[in-house]
Amino acid sequence: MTAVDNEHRPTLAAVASRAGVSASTASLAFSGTGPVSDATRERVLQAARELNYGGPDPRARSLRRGRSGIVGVVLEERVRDAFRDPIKIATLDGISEELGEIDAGLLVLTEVAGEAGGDEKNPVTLSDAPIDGAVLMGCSPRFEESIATLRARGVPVVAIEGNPGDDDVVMILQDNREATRLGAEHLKKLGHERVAIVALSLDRDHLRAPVTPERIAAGTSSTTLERLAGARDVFPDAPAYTGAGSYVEEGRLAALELLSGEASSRPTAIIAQSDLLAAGVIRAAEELGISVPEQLSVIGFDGVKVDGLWPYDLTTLVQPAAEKGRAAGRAIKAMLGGSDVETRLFTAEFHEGNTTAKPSA
Amino acid sequence: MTAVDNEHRPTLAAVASRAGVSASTASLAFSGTGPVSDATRERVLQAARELNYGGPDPRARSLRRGRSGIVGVVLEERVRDAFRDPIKIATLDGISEELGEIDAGLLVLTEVAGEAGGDEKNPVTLSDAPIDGAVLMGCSPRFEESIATLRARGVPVVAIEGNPGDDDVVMILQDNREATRLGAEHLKKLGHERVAIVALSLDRDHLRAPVTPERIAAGTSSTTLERLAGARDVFPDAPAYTGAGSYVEEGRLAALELLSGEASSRPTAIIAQSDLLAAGVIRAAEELGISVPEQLSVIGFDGVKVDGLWPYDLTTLVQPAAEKGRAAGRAIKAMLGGSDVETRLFTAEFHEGNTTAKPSA
DNA sequence: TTCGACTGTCGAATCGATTCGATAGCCGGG
DNA sequence: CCCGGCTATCGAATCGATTCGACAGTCGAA
Repeated sequence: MTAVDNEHRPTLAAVASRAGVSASTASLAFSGTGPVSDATRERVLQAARELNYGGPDPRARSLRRGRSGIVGVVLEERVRDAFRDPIKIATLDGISEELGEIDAGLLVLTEVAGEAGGDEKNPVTLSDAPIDGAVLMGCSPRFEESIATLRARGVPVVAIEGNPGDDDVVMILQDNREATRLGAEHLKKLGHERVAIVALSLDRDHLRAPVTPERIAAGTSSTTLERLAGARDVFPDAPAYTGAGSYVEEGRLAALELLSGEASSRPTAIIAQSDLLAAGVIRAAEELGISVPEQLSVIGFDGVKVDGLWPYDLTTLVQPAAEKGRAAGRAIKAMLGGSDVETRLFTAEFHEGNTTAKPSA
Repeated sequence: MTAVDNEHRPTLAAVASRAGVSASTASLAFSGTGPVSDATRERVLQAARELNYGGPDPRARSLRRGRSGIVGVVLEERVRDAFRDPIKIATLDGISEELGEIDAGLLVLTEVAGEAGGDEKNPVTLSDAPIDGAVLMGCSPRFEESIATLRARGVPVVAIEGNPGDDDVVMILQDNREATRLGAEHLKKLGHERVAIVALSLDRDHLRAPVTPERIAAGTSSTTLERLAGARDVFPDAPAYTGAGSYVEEGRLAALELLSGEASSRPTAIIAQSDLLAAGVIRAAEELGISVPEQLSVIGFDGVKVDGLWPYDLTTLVQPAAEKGRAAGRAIKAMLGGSDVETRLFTAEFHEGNTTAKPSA
């Protein structure tokens, strides 16, 4: 197809002059604000049609209005990886739903994009994008600088699952530790003693490896650390193994490691830090001929219904992901409206499915 | 946290005057273009720091430059649904990768968002967003009008998997029919005769139901129709059943219907229109005690590796999703650069895994 | 008939930066 | 010593719309 001719495209002024009115009147005719006679409006629209005018330029409009109608969503990973996580998607959906009400668009920014920095002709990075607000999903320490810039520019910032402590930013938090502890206590009450943990990544390295005190000390993912702490609040000596991401396959691989021993020393329950990991644990058990929940109890985290897990109904901690997204969206809206907003802590709810039971005697 | 004060935020002019230089010089100091003495630049940056100036306003910049550095991606469904499709995500990743090189941001627009139209204070819709280009993912007939507006405004438009025929738009197409036919022929060569089809949705109604000639006539999803036609090129009488979306669970439900008959009349092979559906078919077979591929061959479409499908290696038609996304991104870039771009047809590659075999005698 | 209230339209300022062409100062070579 | 060439800086125009205040003209009421 032919490239478009960007040179002489009609402007509002051109339309106005063709319609025989002033630019101000033409503007009113388009925006619908203010009093314009029907006859005039029609004449303006007619002129616009004749000139093939596509409506007011959003760039000019946003400059004048001081609002672009766009909210940035910042991901830590590249699109492909971020969107494999159903929790992120649900959260994003919540944000989108809430912001859709004010017809705001979502600008997806990846933390890495800014670094690529090739030609740098049209830099749209966190600190340099026409956004009215920003939502950081799983904010990493590296954001500090960008956050400062955004605040200097007056852009409201909300962080989901960030490291608490950033005082300048509204946070949407999850009771990861308490919730996991709740799940662990359920297992304890059932009588489990040998419990293992399949954990999410501790940092950006995405290692498949046993968790050691050193790795914990060096860990940067607060979500992982908090859930780990919650499980060990109840089972202090529970061995843990990290997967290279929140995927079914990773859960399977980790579980194969953890379940490799003799039946007598093997864990009778596994706490997985996400539902996808838990699904993988179940697959591994099936594969090893270990029945769930009779010989192995499995508990997850998230409460996303894992596609294709039937007939299992995973025991898990249901986190209100969409609601968290909506809360983030509402927070942005409120701050745009000039209100103050406070950090919120969300609570996960325990769901008992059919993947946990008493350990076999 | 306290809402931000949008009233008196410093501007470039303020910084300039504090640094004792003109606005033009200050601009040069920030953009790095043009000759500025080190001393001056430092003075400007210092003044900016003192005033807590967060850099040039992107809105003003984009007006002046005529570019916003943002490309819109239009989805037909709401975020949650669109992002459950691994193909869409891979494509999006490709777009993002390619556009990341010019540091362009991705603005996610949903077709439905515009309709909500509540307060309409900050409308950011397809036809009214500060975008330099637009990618339509699975464009529906309803886009027609918006496309016209975009073209009038000079915004390059690329459609992925759209209905061919839109002459005004660069298309990224897939050889759905030919590819499916290839897969079907593979089955035929193996000796299969009783073949059934698990199809994607025919239209926006997302019905779980057998495919009838009437439904085909009323169908609007060209992808589904093309793949269906491809399968029936080889097996004209193959019964088909649509799932309510491209999900494992839907594939499972559809397959349960199709496999419910006597072993002697039951299909010996199933052609699924997506890998997720195929995964569901396999689950259904497992559940019914039908072994794959010995008693049932299964073939998919997409070539995404379905998480948790192990140990199966699905026979499928691998579509170059990420590459298609990159092509879309490159097309946008080229059109922004003023070049002409042509519609491209992508070819899926047949991958023989371990889910197809000769029918048992 | 006259005075306000109201309506429709217009001019001009404004949003905040970028950029082109002009200018002033500076240096070294002829 | 003078002038061409270069560098750093500045003024002013520009991007394209929105919006406020002003201004005619119309109508109804007193």
